[in-house]
Amino acid sequence: MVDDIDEDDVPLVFKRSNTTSKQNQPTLEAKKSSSQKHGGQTGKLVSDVRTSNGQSSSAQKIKTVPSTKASPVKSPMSSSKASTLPRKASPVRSPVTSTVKSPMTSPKTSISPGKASPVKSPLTSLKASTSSADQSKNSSQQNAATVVKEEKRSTNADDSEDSEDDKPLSARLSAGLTKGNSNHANKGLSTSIEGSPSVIKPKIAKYEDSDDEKPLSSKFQAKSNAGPSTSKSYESDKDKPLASRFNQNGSINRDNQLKKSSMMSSKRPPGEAKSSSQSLVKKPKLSDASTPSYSKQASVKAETKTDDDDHVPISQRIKKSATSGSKTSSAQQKVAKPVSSSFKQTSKKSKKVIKKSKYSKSSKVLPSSGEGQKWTTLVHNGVIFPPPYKPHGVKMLYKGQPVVLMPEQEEVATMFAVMLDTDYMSKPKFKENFMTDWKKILGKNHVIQKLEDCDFTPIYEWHQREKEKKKQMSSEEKKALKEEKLKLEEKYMWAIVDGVKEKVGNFRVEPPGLFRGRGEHPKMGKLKKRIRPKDITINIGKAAPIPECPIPGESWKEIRHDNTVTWLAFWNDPINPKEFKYVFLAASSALKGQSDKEKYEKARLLKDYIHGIREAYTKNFVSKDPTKRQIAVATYLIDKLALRAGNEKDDDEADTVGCCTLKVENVEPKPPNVLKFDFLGKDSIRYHNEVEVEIPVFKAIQQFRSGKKGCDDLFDELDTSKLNAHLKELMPGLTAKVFRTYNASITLDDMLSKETKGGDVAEKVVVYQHANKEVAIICNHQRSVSKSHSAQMLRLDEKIDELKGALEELKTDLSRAKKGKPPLKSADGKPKRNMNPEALERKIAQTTGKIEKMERDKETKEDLKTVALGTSKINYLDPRITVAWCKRHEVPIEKIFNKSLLAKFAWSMDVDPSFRF
DNA sequence: TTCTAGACTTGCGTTCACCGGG
DNA sequence: CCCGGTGAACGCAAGTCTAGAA
Repeated sequence: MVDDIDEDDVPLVFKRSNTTSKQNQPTLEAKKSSSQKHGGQTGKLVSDVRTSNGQSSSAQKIKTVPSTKASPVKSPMSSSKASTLPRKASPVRSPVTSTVKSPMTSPKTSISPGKASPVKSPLTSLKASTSSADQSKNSSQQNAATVVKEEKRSTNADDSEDSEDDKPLSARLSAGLTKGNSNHANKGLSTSIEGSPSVIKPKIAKYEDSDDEKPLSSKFQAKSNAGPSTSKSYESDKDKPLASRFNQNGSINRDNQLKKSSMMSSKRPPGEAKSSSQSLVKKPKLSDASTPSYSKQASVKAETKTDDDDHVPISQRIKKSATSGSKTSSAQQKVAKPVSSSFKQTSKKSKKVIKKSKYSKSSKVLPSSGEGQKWTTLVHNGVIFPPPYKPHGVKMLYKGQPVVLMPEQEEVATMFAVMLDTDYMSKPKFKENFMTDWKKILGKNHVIQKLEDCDFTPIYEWHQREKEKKKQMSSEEKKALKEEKLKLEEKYMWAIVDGVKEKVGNFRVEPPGLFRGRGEHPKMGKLKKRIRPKDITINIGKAAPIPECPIPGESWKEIRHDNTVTWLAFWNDPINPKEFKYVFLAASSALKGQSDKEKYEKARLLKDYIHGIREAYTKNFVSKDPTKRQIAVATYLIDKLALRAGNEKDDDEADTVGCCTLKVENVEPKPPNVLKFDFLGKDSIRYHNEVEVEIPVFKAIQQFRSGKKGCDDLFDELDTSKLNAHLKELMPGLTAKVFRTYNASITLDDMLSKETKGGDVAEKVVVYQHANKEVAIICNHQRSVSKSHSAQMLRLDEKIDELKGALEELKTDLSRAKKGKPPLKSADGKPKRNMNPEALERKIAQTTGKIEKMERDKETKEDLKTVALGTSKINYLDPRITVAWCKRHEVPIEKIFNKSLLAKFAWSMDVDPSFRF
């Protein structure tokens, strides 16, 4: 399809200034400057909100509570990178936001032994690319060069970068426009944007050609002059998503109400797309791979069916399967294999096919194919229920006196007691809701009337003892328990969809408990009642046997045979009966994989339209039609800052917002052209960022705010359905969330291509993690700081100081040794062994290296303490970008994807090494 | 056109399992 | 052999978006 314009497409990366950019940027000033030219138009981020750590000031701390998580950050990257960029980088970055600061560090991770073994190399080889080594080297080198440049730009530049980035779209667009022409035309959508109808398409076409293909930045440059804003230096920016550029300041913090604080900066992305023609075309895989992914999977599964294996390490899986018995083996293997083989595939495939055994249906067409029809035959065993409540008989106290409770009453009291050490205890709403529901069970005349007079500690302590007991069990006992559980659940773990055995996602019915809403949820603490068979609707193939109800004497609510949906069962949410809880297939299933692939294809399609879309909304910033103006500005924010759409919410939900539901008080204009965003988004995660925007956007926001109160809607003419209806006119199937996927993936693709230089696998992994982090920042994916984070940092400091002390001592010894004197006694007065100067020098070098590594690790840890890398990897980054990059650079895919991801992305494993998003 | 039921994706926190170091 | 630290797996809350009814 498209031609390849790859280059173009590339990227724009948006970097958000801070983070990433920082890192890279170290040097970049030069570039910046260029970029800066643009000037202001774009939005750069102004401030950096994030503090270095990421926490933003305000927000920062708030969260404490929740976090319990043990391990805070992992440190992904590190060393290598560092190496590359001199450490300096770090310093630089740090300033701004923490996040950004240091790139990653810890090499170790990357290398990790574990999985690697099996597959690793294969990939590379497969790629065929050519001789690997050499090629890679070359490429790497090349990259390096490029990289360097970039870095420079970015570096500090955050701002500058940002600016460019900021400029982003608009700028780009404009530029593009100016250029005009591109050919592209691609698709022709018909769209007209609001006012300007058809415009888009045409434009698009044009851009694409030239511009699109190239990264924005490049485009810009070329054009640069063109638009006002635009011109700015896109270069750097372009690449990065707008967001990134913006971020600079941004710190995002989650505040969750109070607690969390995190700060990351925000970022936003702008990105552009590149088009790649190929992509469309995509070639199938190298080797045999040709088989469509799905088909593969299917086949695979059938044969091997490794499903289980998924869990198991790749290498092991195979064995296991063998060992394990029947079904598992068969089913499981499949999944796993793809992975392991990394790219080999061929062989596998063949094998798989062969086996298939009972289920195979390789042929099956993918689900989506049929209109609306998701499957033809569906067999499964229903769901499993949690065990009934076992009364413990421990008495809580009321006004100091033990109280006897009926089992149902005790059950609810225990739910509360178990949460005594959580933050929820400091939330009045939680206690109030709990008490209201508990009282219903206690009855009106129960002695227990007020929560304040209750003392749940006896139950809490009993629970702690039980936990401790469990922990103390011997490993054999634990293993036995586990096996017993597995035996019980096995039959529920699998479904057979069109003849293929697939894993079921969540076959366990949720146990009763107290609702743990995030943020200031009005329903927190309410009793989530026990779900019974009569609450559950089962969906299954007509020919399949109806699952037996696991609870004797009870029966399912309803049996359906609807093949236009993918759920196997559902029940109404006890907290909000209007909503449902579904049982779906696992992420590794073909059904999910297919829809995942479609999601990324749609995002890639946006690449071909993005120029025109940006151009159109830029034009509409000054539209006379207020609705059009709001749509234009909202689209700009979604594109540049990666904001979510923002559906309307009910009063009985936490008060969070997205783009369409932003309130006047959430966006503060700071002349001349900076917008300060501060609001709680999904999961009550704070989005706090200051961004430079184009003047028309700034003016439009000021106008939208005028005459309104702080709590009024900023976009009073808009809602998500209007916005999406408009987006659909621009590109088939386009919705607000596609921009997030697009910007995330294009950023990864761009950063990987620019920053992958030579180096060993560990260094390349660091590059990947760096890119991953950038995306996480753009999408504002945060995590709370682990409770033990500060203690861990202190411990690291101590170790570093200790090493430094040892280093000094070694140096003293060395100078004495050179003079032929014996070493001084150690601090504790003991004499030390007499070492020769060479040995001492070796030891000094060793210690120095250790210190440097620890410092890098520490920096990375601090840097990532509030950034969650997993969410973007699972949901926003097209796995084909990663797989192709691994093949091109001979990085074992297992270094990047864990077992779950390998299974989930089985459909992408045979991508051509030349694939670009 | 608006509202709402319905279906599915996204996302953070917790728990689990494992691993290397003392 | 215990233990802290960690990544993976799990759990479930909270979004997005569509389609059809009102």
